[in-house]
Amino acid sequence: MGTTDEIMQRMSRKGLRITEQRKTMVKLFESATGYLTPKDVYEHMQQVYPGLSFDTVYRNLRLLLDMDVVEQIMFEDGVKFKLSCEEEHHHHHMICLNCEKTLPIRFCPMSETDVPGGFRVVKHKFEVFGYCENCAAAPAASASESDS
Amino acid sequence: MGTTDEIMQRMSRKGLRITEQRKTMVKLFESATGYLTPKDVYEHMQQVYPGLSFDTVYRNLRLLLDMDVVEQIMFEDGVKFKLSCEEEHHHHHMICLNCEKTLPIRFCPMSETDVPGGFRVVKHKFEVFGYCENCAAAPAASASESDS
DNA sequence: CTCGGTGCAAATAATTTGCACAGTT
DNA sequence: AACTGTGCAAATTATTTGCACCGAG
Repeated sequence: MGTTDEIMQRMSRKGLRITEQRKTMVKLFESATGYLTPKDVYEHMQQVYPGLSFDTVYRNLRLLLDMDVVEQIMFEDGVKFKLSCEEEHHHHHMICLNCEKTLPIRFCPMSETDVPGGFRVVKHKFEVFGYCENCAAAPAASASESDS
Repeated sequence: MGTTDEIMQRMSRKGLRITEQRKTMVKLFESATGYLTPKDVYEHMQQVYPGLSFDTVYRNLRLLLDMDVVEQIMFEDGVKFKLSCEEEHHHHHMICLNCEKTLPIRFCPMSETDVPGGFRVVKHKFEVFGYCENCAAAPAASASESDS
């Protein structure tokens, strides 16, 4: 049984309808290696449903976001979505600038970070960008993110 | 001599004109503690130049960005700008979710991070969000960023 | 049959561009 | 005077919303 069905069940339990489009969209995210822009989703989906409209994509992306099926990340060139991490444990990511595949980083730098007295930490972000094994050779369409 | 003049000199050397608006904009960034949205800039500037248009703000933001006077960061709620860091050394930031003031973090987690064999690291991002000493008490208009 | 989902078109919001005029050098 | 900067209005792009119809339960 695929996780897709499990997600569809959850939708059903929430009183939401199970439509072919939603199922296809979830499957798309499950098969995607990296991040998808709303446009990517629209284009992939359109191959299956020619009459598909952009708003449905947006609506369903938001739905999946609210259900924590996918997560949204802001890149320099806009929002992107990917399947939420399965890993329950706190972790960080290594992201391929070419295929956008993400690899988990177990190490969390917060423990090593010296926080000044008055500062109350709420959350943090640690992301490593580069090229994964497969893409290291030919970095074709590279994305961009500023270093800090 | 303020850094503003130095920046204006650089503009001049590039064949760009020194205008009151630009000078004011640079000064605005120098006096700002945290990040400014294009809208913030527009509003502050408009107090001085009532006839100011939004496009000029955008144009000059881009100009300052190209000159590395300011840097642009993507937050969940949109782009924001702040004066570029003076610190020559590589460092990271602690960002106040209320006033958006940034404190430098000298520690860089990359040295401690275990990078898998094939992955070629290009850049990384490490940011800590929370409330600074001054804002820790009354977190009024809190911003948002997702943890990862 | 009932209520949620979808397409369509229109509404917003954020940002960019063309053009004529004003300001800097 | 020569050329850049600015305001204005219009063009883009990304995303949201209202509405009537279609489809899932």
